[in-house]
Amino acid sequence: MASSTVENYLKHVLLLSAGGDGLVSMGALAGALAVVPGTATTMVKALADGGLVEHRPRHGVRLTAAGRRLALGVLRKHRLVETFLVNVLKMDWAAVHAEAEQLEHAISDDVLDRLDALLGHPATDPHGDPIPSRQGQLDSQVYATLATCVADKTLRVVRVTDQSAEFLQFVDQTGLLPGTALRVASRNLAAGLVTLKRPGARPLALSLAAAGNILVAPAR
Amino acid sequence: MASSTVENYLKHVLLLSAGGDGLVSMGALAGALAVVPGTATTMVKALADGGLVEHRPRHGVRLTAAGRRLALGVLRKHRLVETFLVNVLKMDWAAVHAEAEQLEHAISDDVLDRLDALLGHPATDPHGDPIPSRQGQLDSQVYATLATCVADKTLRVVRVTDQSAEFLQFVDQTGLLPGTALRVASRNLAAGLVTLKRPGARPLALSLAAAGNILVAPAR
DNA sequence: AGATTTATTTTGACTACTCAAAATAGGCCG
DNA sequence: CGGCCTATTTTGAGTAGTCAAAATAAATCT
Ligand SMILES: [Mn+2]
Ligand SMILES: [Mn+2]
Ligand SMILES: [Mn+2]
Ligand SMILES: [Mn+2]
Repeated sequence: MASSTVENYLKHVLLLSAGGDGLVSMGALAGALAVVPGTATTMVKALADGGLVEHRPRHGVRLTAAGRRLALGVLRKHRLVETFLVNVLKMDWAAVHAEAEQLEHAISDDVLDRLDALLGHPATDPHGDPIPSRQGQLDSQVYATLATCVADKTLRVVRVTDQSAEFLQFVDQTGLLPGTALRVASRNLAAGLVTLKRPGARPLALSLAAAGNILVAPAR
Repeated sequence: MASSTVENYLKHVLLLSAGGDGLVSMGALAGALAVVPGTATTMVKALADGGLVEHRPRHGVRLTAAGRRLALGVLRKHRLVETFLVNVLKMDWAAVHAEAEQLEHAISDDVLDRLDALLGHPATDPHGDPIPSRQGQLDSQVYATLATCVADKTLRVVRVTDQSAEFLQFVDQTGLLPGTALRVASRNLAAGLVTLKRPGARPLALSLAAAGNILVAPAR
């Protein structure tokens, strides 16, 4: 049985290798796990011994097939737990990430399957993050962000990347939850500002940095 | 934050001090936690340093007020989680103990309160074990067992002590779940046998040892 | 190319928890 | 009381995970 520590390392390697060339730097990994770089190095060597990652010294880490399978399992637990906490227990969507961080290591596969059924086999969690399938398929569709999308076309929010409670609170307050329809009214690169229009709501201004954390797709 | 290990030690001291003079022997504690006695001694000394137990060397351990408060919190989580798993996720009541053993350490107080509300503030878990209140009140009512109760009076099962999957499976199969009405038809001390009658069901024989794990009260 | 900056790895040390096996203290029995 | 049996404690050692700080390699900049 993999320890919580091992599960967290693998999950973060998976998350960090999403963009980029698939090789995760030690610095990034250590940062994500809130440990000093030396600790990450030591741990990664142990994981490599266990056949869960491939370590290219001085360059980075990458998951092996076994490591990826495990990481996807943890991610599935994390996101299904978040969905349960929001949909069934009605928790604040900004609080569930911290909860799921613990619960993802304590839930059995049996309980997971039952939660999945109870929730109606959701495809995404409350933040729009895709939930890996039972077989380990992860939707990797690339979306535009409010910082990069076309202007003046009607779009809908599909996902909010940035797990921080403050940002999620802000998104909730201003009503930019996944599913919301909107369009980019204007974008000022120099000022780093994006202005949004939503039907029946007042215009909203957003920094480019913030806008980059909100993924959108053409309104269906 | 108390580690899972600490929480398990405290919970088992609480459980083991239920009967007896309140002083739990190292042997009993070590056995319950599946560690060697020396490990329990070491750990208990650490807990005593932390003010969670009182250690009378060579005699036993007892919870302090702080330790008891913590232990009751863990027990509450354990039993509410079991209730959730059975009532909401429809899991087999023989399987939930092992699940709850992990989840009791991963659930926050906020999630716990919401589960409690979702379940309608139950007083007992699926096995009839009393759930400590939010304020730390634990019902300590003493019940008769099928091995000790009066014969030929109608009773109802209130609780099944013995967490083992095999025994719980047996109880489930033979329909002796908490709530069931029955009476002791005969009891043969020499043979160590108890015979039960239930309305509309065939008589059932049980060893005295097994009967001792089924608690009953007068039918209301 | 040589020097400097920066990321990574190594080393030594620490905490929490555990076991095996030897030492010891209590309780009990004659 | 004195000896024996048994539970408990002590001692020495090991695993998993972590940090601080020194050593090293890679990348970048004259
Ligand atoms: Mn986690
Ligand atoms: Mn999420
Ligand atoms: Mn436990
Ligand atoms: Mn129970």
